[in-house]
Amino acid sequence: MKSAHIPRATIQRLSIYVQVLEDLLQDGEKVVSSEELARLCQVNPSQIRKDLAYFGEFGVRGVGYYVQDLSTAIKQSLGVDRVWNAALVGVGNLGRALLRSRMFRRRGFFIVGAFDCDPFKIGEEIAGLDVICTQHVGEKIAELNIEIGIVSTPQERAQRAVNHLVEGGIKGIINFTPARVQVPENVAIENVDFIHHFFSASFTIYKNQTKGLI
Amino acid sequence: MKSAHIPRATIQRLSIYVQVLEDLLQDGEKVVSSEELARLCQVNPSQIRKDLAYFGEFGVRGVGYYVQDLSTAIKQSLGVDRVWNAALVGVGNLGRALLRSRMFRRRGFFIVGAFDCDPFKIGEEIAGLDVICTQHVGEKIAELNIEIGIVSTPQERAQRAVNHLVEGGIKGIINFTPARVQVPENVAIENVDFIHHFFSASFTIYKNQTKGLI
DNA sequence: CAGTGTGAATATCTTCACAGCA
DNA sequence: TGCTGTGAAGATATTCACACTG
Repeated sequence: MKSAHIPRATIQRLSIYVQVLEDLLQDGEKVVSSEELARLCQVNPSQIRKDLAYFGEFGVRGVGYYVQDLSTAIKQSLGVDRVWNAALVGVGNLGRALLRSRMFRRRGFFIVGAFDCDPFKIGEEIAGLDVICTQHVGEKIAELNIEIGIVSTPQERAQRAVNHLVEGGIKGIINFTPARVQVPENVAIENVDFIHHFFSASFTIYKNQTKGLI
Repeated sequence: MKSAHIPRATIQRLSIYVQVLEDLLQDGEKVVSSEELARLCQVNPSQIRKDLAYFGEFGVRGVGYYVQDLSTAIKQSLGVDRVWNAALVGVGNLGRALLRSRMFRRRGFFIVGAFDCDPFKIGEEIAGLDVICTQHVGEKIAELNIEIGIVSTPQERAQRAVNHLVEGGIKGIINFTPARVQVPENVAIENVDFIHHFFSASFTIYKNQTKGLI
């Protein structure tokens, strides 16, 4: 197969595969079949084989996949086999948690700048970073080679934060705000939305309960 | 149309519609067309009409949708027109941020219990809640009428937290951990995964860059 | 011969296009 | 007349089934 257009659902699953493969690696597993990996990721085995086929042939027939090799191959395919520098704008509750999280660093995303427009927060140190005025985010993007912006401001300030990042030449934005922001076509935008998971769960529970009653 | 099986993508979009409708309401808008709402939500107008058709007929032909009525109708359809009590297990960086966030409460999800197994955290007060030993989560689920569990422990403790919640009779779980946990069929599980958004953004940027080079 | 890689079949989701109603 | 609601068409995504290979 190789390339063509890759479904966003595939990317989402590849992220799960990487996660599970790294767990397997830690447990000392050398080889895994699509069936075993599928069970661990809670997807269909052909789904995995199809997802991988977009990028190449990584398995060995009759054997399975070498865990280390597959993990590396997926990361290369996604372009996450390197470090990406990121700036975080909006040092609120969530912003602080993201700054302190080790998860991003472990996956190659280094938050190298923290920005906020609140004078009381500017100068504060969090996770080894001094909070800087959001006005200066543009300069810092160039200076620190930042490619990804993380927006965790209050909803009403999201678009302004995005504008600052875009003017500074950012390449991608992860928006943790419920606002639907506007970006130019050449900037990748990802909207993180936890609330819908709560809605989905509520709906499922609600549905199951009413189903029993009819 | 009315009912049948509802795609999970529809639920996800309905959550966006609610968000945008509430913003419109705050701006004093009374009526909105599917075209206008679509623009604000960055989706196709027929998509909106189709999504709504799963649940009923909420619009007025030749006019559009009454903002307040539509918002209420969607929330009723999803079962989020009421309060859901939730327990949070795992008071780390992210857990604290979630406890302090006003977003959940605003959407009807009240976190009424905070749990952790770390003796240094037990007894600490966060956002008006005393941190309780995770062993006791089961009793509290019954006592406080908790239906939803939020898991924000370290990855390796996620399954144990889930087990405690399930034993206590929880109905749904929002898992903020990268672990793929096992739950019985009658428990709704939602896996929140921010990392894949970072992967998607990286992939998009990487792809755009290499496209230019070939 | 076990398990991948993939074309074909199926299932699902999205968009179009227009009938029908306020 | 304007915009919804929806069947039909089109586009995508998932699963099956098996040829193929280490």
